[in-house]
Amino acid sequence: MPLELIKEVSGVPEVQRLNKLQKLDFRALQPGCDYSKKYIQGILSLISPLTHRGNGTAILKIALQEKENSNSEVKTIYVLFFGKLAKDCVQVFYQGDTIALTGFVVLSASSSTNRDSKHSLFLKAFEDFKSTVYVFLKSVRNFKTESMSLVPATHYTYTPLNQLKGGTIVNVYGVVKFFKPPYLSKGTDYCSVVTIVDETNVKLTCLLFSGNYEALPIIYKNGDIVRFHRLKIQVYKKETQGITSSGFASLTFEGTLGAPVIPRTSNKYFNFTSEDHKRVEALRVWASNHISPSSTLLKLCDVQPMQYFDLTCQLLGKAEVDGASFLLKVWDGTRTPFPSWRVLIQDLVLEGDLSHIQRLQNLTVDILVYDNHVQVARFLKVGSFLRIYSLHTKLQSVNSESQSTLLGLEFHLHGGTSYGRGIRVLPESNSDVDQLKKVLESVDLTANQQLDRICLPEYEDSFPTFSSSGSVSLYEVERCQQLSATILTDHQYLEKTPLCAILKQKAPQQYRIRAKLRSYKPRTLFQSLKLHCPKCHSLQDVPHDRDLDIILQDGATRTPDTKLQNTSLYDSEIWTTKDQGERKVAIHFVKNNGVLPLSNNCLILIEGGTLTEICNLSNKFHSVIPVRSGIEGLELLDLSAPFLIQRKIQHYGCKQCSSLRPMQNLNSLVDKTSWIPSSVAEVLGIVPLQYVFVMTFTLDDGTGVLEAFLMDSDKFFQIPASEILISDDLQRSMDMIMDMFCPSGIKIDQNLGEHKKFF
DNA sequence: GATTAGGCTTCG
Repeated sequence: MPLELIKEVSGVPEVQRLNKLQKLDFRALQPGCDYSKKYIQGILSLISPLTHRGNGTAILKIALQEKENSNSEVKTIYVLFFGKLAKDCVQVFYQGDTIALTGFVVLSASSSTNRDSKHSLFLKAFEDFKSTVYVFLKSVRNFKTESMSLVPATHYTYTPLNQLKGGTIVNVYGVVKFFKPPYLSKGTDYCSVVTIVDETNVKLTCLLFSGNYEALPIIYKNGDIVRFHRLKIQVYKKETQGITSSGFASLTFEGTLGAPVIPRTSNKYFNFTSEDHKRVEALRVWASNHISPSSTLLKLCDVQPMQYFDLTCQLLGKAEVDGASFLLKVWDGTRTPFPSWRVLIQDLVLEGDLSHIQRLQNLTVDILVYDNHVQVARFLKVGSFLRIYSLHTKLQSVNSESQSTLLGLEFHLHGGTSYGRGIRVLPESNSDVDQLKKVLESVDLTANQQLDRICLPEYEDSFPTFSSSGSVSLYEVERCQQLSATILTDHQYLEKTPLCAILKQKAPQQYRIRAKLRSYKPRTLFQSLKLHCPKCHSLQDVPHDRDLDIILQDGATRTPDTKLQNTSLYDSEIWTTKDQGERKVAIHFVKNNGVLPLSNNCLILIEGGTLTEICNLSNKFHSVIPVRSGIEGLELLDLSAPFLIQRKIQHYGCKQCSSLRPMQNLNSLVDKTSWIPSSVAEVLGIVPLQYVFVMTFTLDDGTGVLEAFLMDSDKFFQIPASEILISDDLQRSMDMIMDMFCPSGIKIDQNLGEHKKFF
């Protein structure tokens, strides 16, 4: 066999034949010797493109480097492969591969004048010479075969997702767009729902069943690439779907560009050729240009007070709470922006190293998992690495007996499997686990304890206190008015300065203070939210919906110009409203390379729509730009109106700093499916405004009173200013945060007649 | 051999 792919376990080749041969150092090679029972081994450092001789014989030239620990003077040799062997090798060789070679001929100990190749050797290999090449597959934990011949036993064909027909059994490749990790169905099997997409931009939802958990695809995150064999295609409710059929098998690959192509499967035998390798790489390239990277994977330090996200963590402790809920104590080495709630349990039932958990203090969080996830949680091993999908956070304010409030961040994995809710154990070989381990090892516990002493002494004193009731509740942690309630993670190097000292000194200076928040202004959220220009630093109010509707109507009084419809950039449609004076609304669907993308990737330009219509359309389409018919072409409205609306978020531009360019410039965006606001703004000549919270805090530390002007562009206690208008939950969280800083019931400087709460 | 689920957040 001229070319073999072989498994490498801890660097030991697993091929009998190779073990029988004698391994040679590069320096031992010389012309004229018989190398049929000897082999050399090295790392592929260079692969030249395949060339052909005059008579048509293919030639492949590679450079091979000896492992660094070798004492050999000759570090690099060159190998020339001829004929079929050259063609086969070029299919499987990848730079960095380790290969072994036997049955070759040493051409010359080159005495070239070239200094670099003074000691270089050329070897010649071709099939007729009984040359054999062994390619060591990198990191092949998942390969169960002893060795694989390049000659495929079966040739598989793969059907593009836009060519599927009901009633057929097919093989497919795809990028995972959505998945539910395997869970026990109500029948006899495990179930996993996986939605994939390929270059045809067609999606396919697959229902995968197996009595064997391991037999279902080993998907860790969206963007992974899967290969399904023997998938049955059927039609359900007019939608094409895939379902496991007899003999179903799958391979899963990491979707990251450049990552090693290692198939994940529990199958002992499977077919994997260089064609598969290329297919995976092609899908990776396509996905990197057409699918926005999954953003649901978060670190604990980045979680918002109200959201769903995926968490990669290590399990530190677990406890049965009751039949319907189960407690998991986990960490990921980072600190949440708010202290985690603490679930009360009887101390006897906690499995895990309690003293270790205590040492980690606020680096651990408590997660309650419910219903169907309880049975999974019961079998989890303390110390294992987990990914918890669609974990829900909720900020809760708790009134303790002394009427003071505190905030706790709750973590829930609700019952059911919608949105892929579930838990999956990650193997140690997972690259995300690898990264996590490094973070966990580098956590400085001494610093952590100091931080807790400074900021949260109440946690240290009361942790852990378990009630004997066994019911779920929060630690009754009292917010002591004399102690800081927030976590300071930055500026630790600054000494604390009393306000009276600051008042005597000249600005600008940096200080660290500790003071009570006596009051804050403005008193309503809408007044505190502003639009800020990063260029001219102007601040302006966010237009009210009422005014915006008028601006939109005024901006598009002209009737849509039919001459400006259906261009190379977009397809157009005119809608006429009923009972509204036959108002005409023109919608222009922007194409991607001449093809209309799916609605969730599609940008539409709208002429004459109302705010409500635009908001409704922004739910269905990726982005909406309000426009009007101009003389040269479609143009943006006055910048009093948003220049882009995405998921109900209105993006504004600065009137002073922008100089508008024609809509046709959208053509210069290469990828017309991702519509990043800053990129859209750039091509349209707009300087985008950012949403900011602007507030004045009146601070008092007993030595003086200081007015502090706060402007936060991105995240005020993890709450993004740009999203607060579209989320009732975030507004509630903001309410709680402000109420904790400055409890409304006991405000000292409460204005007379001011009964409104903050929001 | 059929069933499971058929993505589309809980309400603790």
